[in-house]
Amino acid sequence: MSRRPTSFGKLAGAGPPVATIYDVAARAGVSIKSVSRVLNKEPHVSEKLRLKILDAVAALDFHPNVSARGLAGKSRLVLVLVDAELTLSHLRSEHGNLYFDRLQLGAMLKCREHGYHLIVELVAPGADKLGETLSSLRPDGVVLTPPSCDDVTILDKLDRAGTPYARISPSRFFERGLRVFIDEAQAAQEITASLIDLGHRRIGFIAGPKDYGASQTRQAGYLQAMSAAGLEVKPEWISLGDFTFESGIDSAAALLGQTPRPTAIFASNDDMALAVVHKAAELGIKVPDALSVVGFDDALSARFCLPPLTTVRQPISEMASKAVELLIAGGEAKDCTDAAQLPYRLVIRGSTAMVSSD
Amino acid sequence: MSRRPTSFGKLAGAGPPVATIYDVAARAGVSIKSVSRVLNKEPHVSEKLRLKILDAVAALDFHPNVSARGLAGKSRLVLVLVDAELTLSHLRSEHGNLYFDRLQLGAMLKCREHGYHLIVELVAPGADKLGETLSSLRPDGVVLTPPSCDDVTILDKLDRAGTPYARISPSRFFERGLRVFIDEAQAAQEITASLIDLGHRRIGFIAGPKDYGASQTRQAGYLQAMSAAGLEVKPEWISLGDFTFESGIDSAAALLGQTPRPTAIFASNDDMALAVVHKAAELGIKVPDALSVVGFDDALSARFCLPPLTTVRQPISEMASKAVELLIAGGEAKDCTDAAQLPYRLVIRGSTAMVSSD
DNA sequence: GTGAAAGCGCTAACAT
DNA sequence: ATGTTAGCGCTTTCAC
Repeated sequence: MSRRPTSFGKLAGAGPPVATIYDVAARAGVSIKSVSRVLNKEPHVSEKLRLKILDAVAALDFHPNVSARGLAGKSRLVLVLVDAELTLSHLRSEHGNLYFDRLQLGAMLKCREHGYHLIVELVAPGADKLGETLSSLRPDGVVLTPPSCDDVTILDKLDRAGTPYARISPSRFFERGLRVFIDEAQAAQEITASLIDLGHRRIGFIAGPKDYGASQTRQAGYLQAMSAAGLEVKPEWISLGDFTFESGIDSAAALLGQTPRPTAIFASNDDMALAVVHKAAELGIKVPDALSVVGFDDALSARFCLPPLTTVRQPISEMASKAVELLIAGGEAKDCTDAAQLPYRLVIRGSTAMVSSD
Repeated sequence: MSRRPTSFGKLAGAGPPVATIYDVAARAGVSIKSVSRVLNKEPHVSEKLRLKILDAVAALDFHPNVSARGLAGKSRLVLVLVDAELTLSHLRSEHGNLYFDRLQLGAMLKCREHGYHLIVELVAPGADKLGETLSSLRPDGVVLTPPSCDDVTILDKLDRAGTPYARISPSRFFERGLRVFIDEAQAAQEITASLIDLGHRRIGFIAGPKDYGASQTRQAGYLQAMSAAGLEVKPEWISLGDFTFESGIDSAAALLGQTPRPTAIFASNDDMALAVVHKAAELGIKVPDALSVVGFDDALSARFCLPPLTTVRQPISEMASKAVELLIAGGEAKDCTDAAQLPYRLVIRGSTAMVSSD
């Protein structure tokens, strides 16, 4: 039985009474350890005790204090790290950030489901303040997105801190940590094939920056689809972008300036695909009549584009949810799967059409 | 001098050594209380000690543990509560949520500046799980946005928990808690006046839902501008919407079906204004040639609209930042200002023009 | 100006 | 199956 003083019934600071585990134990006439056992669903509690304790918990509206739990064991905190530069530039561009919204909501809902809480923070490439964040917050797990999920400096710091992490859409070139992804190569191949099915033969490709694992994978998918169809790919059909709208404009200019020019362009993300549509309009090339355009991601730009973009939809919310799930499960059992592949979906919209017969 | 065992130098759980306040004290040859004093910038520490301690802190890369601090005193956590229904529907609509992104980033950056951490959670109108969240997380402050910031159930729960809160764009009808806002009435008046300056006389208005404080305030601004210009407002010029695109379509239909019809429409948010533009297109009414349209908020819909919407820009990031600032300051000094008004800005885009001369 | 000791509310290791 | 006792890493009295 508790002999410890309790704050219940008197004011704690500015706030009113808040029940603690001692109050629950006292009310149920048991020890705090039994209460703790029930709270954590540990075995070795008689059903009778369990019910008495649950009663007391409900009666006192008791909820375990996250800080206390964190100090003693698990923090019940999951940290999502997003790239600072990327996020800030998205915000400045005023184009919204569906990826971020979906990611966060997916992660948040899964956290809530398990009594965890989500903290979102920015990381710069050097991961300057990461060590501080980790050692002061001690999250039970960290969710990483591109490009941070492939940043060795960041992964090293996490390993050193002993903090489990889940990487969303990681590069295929190293298998560290938990990983959640779609089959980007197959998706890229499939969307390229859909262009080929529409009769296109000269299909241009705009690649992403080297430091994104996705860049190489998507390009590989494109190449494979072309070769599977027995189509040659001229070197000048591939232009290097960096996933920004601006780089898309440049690449589009390079691609559309050729003679004969491509009848279709696969930009490896939607922002660049949007740029292709803009550039085409500027050059008087009708989309999709004279040029089919496809992107990747199903970002906002795909929907607001005129015509709306045919693209590949990544289930970001679900991926984030899965990442959190893996992290939470990982804390409870070490034998959990360390990689999960989720399904993507081709979204056919107005930016693609049969090749014109000219 | 510390006699307490320390984890420094040995593995703590899965993780490597992490310095604690005891390690710092030991290294500096002082008591943990002195370290604590320096960390919290308390007075009564000699400069000599201070420097020695700061040295040790740097050498050990020490960062105070948030959970421990939370247990003993302040949690260093700020909670942002966003309306569940609103947020989920935004996500489902796949139109992005600039408001949410801006809000969160503004709050997050201010938190980081002060060594605080931000947690974002959803609240349903009944505020079901709010009590649980508050008592388990014990945040030092809560940021509230519309419509939650005017939800008495929520405010009551917060008051009962003794948790300080800052309301962003609160209703003017009750002055509870800290408040951050723009002068919505004046903004509404000004944007209405800008329409009048363009020669418009028959100006329709689409109101927002009753449970938003902003609705009434914006309507008041509209009415005041009209009356200040000596213009009569016919009852049928005011249509009630609910801030959704769909309701905007209905209101637009009602307004544009009149004879003579309005030459300009002020929709009290951008989503409804976007709907007006869509409806006008459907009816063959050219914007801005035959109809000027203005919105409010400068949301994504304002930018992606064709033509882009003239609207009022709320500095959401700054408002969130200010809200966090007030909350953090409130913890340190009770005499802080409890309300802050920030500047708005009229954004003139392509959806407004001189009234046509017919 | 400085420090020793007592919690904060939990979980974990060890009895019983 | 249940309880006792230490901490976890800080802040806060209250001594000196």
